[in-house]
Amino acid sequence: MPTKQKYHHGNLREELLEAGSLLLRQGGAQVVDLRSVAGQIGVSQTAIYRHFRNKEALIAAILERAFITLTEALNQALSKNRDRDDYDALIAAYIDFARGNPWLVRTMFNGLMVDRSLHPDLCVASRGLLELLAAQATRYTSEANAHSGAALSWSIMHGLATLIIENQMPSLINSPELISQMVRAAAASVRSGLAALASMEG
Amino acid sequence: MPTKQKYHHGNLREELLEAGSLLLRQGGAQVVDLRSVAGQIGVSQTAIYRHFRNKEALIAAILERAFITLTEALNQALSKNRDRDDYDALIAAYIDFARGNPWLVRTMFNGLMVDRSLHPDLCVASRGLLELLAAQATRYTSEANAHSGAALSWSIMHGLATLIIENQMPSLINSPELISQMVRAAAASVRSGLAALASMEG
DNA sequence: CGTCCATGTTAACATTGCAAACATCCGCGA
DNA sequence: TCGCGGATGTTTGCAATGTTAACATGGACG
Repeated sequence: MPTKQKYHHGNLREELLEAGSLLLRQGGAQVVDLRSVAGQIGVSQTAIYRHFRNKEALIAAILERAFITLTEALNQALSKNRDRDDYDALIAAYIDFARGNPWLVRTMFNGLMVDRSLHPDLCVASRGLLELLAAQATRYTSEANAHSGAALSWSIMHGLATLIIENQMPSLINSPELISQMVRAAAASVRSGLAALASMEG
Repeated sequence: MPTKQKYHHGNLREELLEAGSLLLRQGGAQVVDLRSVAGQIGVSQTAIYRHFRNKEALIAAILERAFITLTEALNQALSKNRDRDDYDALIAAYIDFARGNPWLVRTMFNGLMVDRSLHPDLCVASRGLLELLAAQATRYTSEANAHSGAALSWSIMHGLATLIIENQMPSLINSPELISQMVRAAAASVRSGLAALASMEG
């Protein structure tokens, strides 16, 4: 007999997150079928409700981790590329993440599946991302413009990533050179946007 | 007797689009209940399937029109503000549209509900938007960089609009002054991004 | 005037999120 | 050691909703 089928699983929440994340990354929230998630672990469908209030809460928990992972990736991109231009490294890392996890990114940044106001932990995680960007922005603009600067830099890198994963730039797809060119232009764009912010009385 | 209840409606497709759009704008694709849409017009649920292959096709048709409307709005913003900075006008108009139709914008730009590759008309409409931006970009960079320039400018304005409608910038919300300041910074950002593109051998 | 087909209806099915009632078992105190 | 309580998991079933199949209607056109 392979594994002793304990009635009490012992690690269910974790495995639910793992299985759910797998499905989410394959096809978005619609593909996260609670019966599939549970079945894949060998547990009954409704066991999920002992660990998550509902499907939305499960998705939210998965997204929370995704935000943390992304934030970490960006942090590493910064520390591993001390010589490289910082925004260049940030944007490239962001795009890498998006291309590797398009469904994750799609789900993270639209209020469709998850009402963030109902999931404080998710808010904290997503704010962590913006705080990283704010901290970075203060290197190029004033403390007072940290939020605006973070918004601006996120806008640019997220917009670029979105266009790429949604295939909206036919000419760019699968051309690493063109992409890295776009990344450099975006980085320049970010920095001058920050400069513009700094030059305003604000 | 009010209206003669004709068996053949005569204008159903149009009214389905209208009713669907209303629901979509209220709460996104999940709120677009086919029974509601049909019921609101006084027609049976499955009548929809005589005009649209499935729900996704209905949504896609609604989004197609939304893309056209948005593109038109941007065009008008350009022509009505000849004196004003052009990217400033574009970005402001884009943000206005997004704030007025948050659910529309959310649904337009994520591949969650609609697989664009299955809806050529939608692709055409969305490409129209990027072409407008490309045409605008060529005023500041070379023809060769039109696509990249369009991508960059769209990234910036869409990112900004997204942050605003998703309430991700607490400090900015409901402060027209701060928003217009961000818009100006974004416009500056766009233009220097385009300049950066132009300065690359591309 | 009759036939065809686009358009609309009725009935029913499959999926899926979710809740209620029940089952099991681990931990803890007497 | 015994037993009990609560946390964890199961069974059953419902309600919402997208979709299909089979049928009905009536306008256009010969």
